[in-house]
Amino acid sequence: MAKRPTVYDVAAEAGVSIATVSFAFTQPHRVKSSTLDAVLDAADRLGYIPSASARGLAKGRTGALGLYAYDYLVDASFDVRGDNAPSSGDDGRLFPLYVDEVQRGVQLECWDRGLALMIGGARTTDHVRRVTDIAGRVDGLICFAGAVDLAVLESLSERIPVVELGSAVRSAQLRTVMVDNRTAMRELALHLTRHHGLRRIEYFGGAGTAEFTQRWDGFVEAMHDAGETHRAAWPSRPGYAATTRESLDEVLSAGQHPEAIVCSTDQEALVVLDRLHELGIRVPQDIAVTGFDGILATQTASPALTTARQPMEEIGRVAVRELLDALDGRQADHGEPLPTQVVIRRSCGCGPTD
Amino acid sequence: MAKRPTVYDVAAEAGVSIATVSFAFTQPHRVKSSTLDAVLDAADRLGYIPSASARGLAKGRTGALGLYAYDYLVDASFDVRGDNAPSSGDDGRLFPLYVDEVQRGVQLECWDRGLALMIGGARTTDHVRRVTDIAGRVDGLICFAGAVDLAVLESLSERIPVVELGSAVRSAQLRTVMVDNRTAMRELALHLTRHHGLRRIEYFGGAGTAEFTQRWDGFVEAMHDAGETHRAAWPSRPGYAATTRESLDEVLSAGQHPEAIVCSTDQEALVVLDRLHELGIRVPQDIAVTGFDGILATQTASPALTTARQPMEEIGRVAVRELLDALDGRQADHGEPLPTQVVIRRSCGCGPTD
DNA sequence: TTGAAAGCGGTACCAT
DNA sequence: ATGGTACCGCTTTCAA
Repeated sequence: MAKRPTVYDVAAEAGVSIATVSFAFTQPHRVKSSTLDAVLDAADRLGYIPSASARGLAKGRTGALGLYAYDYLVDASFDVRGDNAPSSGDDGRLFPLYVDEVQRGVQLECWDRGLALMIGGARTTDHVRRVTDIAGRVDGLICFAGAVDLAVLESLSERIPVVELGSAVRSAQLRTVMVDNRTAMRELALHLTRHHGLRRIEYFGGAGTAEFTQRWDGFVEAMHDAGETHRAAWPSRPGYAATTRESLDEVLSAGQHPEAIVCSTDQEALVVLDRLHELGIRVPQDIAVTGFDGILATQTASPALTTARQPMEEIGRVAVRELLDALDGRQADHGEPLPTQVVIRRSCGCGPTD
Repeated sequence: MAKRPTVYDVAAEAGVSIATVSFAFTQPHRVKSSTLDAVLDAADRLGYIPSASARGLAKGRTGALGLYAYDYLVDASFDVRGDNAPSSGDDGRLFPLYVDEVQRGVQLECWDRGLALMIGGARTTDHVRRVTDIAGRVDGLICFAGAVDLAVLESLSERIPVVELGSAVRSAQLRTVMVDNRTAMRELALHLTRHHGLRRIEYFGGAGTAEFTQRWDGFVEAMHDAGETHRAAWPSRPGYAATTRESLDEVLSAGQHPEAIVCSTDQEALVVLDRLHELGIRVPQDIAVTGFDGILATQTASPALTTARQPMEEIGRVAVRELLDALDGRQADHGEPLPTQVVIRRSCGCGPTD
């Protein structure tokens, strides 16, 4: 690998100064066209690749945004599919989860705007070091709520704009792309109580972040509206199928089956679907099931899963725009949270039940 | 946004020289532990974020790899799903295509190795400028075959290692992660001719890159083995559903239906499935259909699509390792191409036909 | 174990 | 329209 040519090499080759080379690339119109050609030619001949490091150092901006992601897919074995699943030849993976779809939105928006995207992450460890590393590489950072300690993000946000993807403003220092989780979960549960007249409903999920708290709140509200005083949520975590399965088994072994199981995420709902199928319990005839997020797999699950869809790609795109606003010194317009949308399919009891 | 603290600020705060600060971060063991603490403390207090630009410039390495991707999903309207598709509430997207799954492999491998990943791309235009920009930001570049002109890649590869993902070594200067497309397509077609005894088979697809040439070759070989002299491929491009649909309509209007349609990609096969469904032509009873790639959607398509699966995540991971080898000065071991695997499902006529 | 100082490859201001 | 030249923040000898 030959040494990379620098502005100096190009300047020498073209017989001009390095300042002119720089101009030629950054403000072509300010350079005499014959000079411009000479420089561009020389650069081409030499295979000149501008160093982003040098440029970034000099300008104080890198021209790249960062996304700190993490892997929801904790269980390596996690693999849910429809009933017409293949019998062989497929590996454990899978379909895009929430993070994947949001990431796609970020990516597309960056590309559309000519920005480079730095994607960082770690499987489980060392989040602080890794996110700081990424922060040092970019002009602005997008981060999923829950991936990194709030204190760390706040510290970073003192130096570069940070956008958090969540459902509540956790800190005035951060910009937040919000999604209304409560309303959708409430409507989802109301659909069960009103449209289907169900009452004995169990909720599966935790309350780690604001999203989950909101979902739980929405559920509780709906139950209250239906005149039910609801006890508590069954412990269950997306990405840890065992937690979901254990709660399910416990629920089922407690005498009378519930009429419905409301899950805090699609990922958990799919596990429930899978387990119920194993046990020969029919969905929705015996038990209705609902999810949350609207990931792709819910469309093709069997039965198709009733859920609430988050506008995932849009979340990503909005996050990029927020960052750009911040970099341009525009105020955050803490507007309405992005809406989620209830998606009625079959697992709640709607539509033909085969 | 306050100015970012630098090594100078940290040095002053800790009462040491900038060299010591640098050492504290890069070679902690070479610094007296009390000094180390002082520096780390100061850095923490100040919210110090090391500048990757400065570091990259000084070291001559950025510590990041680049992936130049592009969007196969040309048709905005492209949206194929199983028959138990939802009736509402879903947007046009989608499921991970070949590129998405490979990208995931790249991403995971980078994370596992503590590398940052720069993802670049453009929707349609300006590929040369964009890929060069990315190249200037990273230590090595991964590129999908077909995304960028070979000459450009060769030029870049004179300065940084470049790995191309394809199915043939197009240039000795590039490292290539190869996948054997020919064999799998041949076996797929042989399955149709031998197991199902089919003869009148039409091939849909182009021959833009080596992958596609190989697939076509594999198909032709199989037909030859079956004693059939095959005419030609019907024009069809993944991402341009109209091309596929037009060819299909033409094929169908030409009197006797073919017994099978072999497509060069899953994306096209899904379009074929969709169109045949519209026309009331049953798959596989009336016409068998096969795809290629093994993207997720083939599992849940209706009927489940018989196809050949590329080890997509592995392709991405291997590419990263290749790059690392190159950066460490290790020779390329141009080994065996990664194997593809035939996946027999229902669209060829195997299994229950509902 | 720590410090001084010379780069790394650009940018941008100030001259010419 | 171009050239000269201080930086930008960090790494890395070489000395102390």
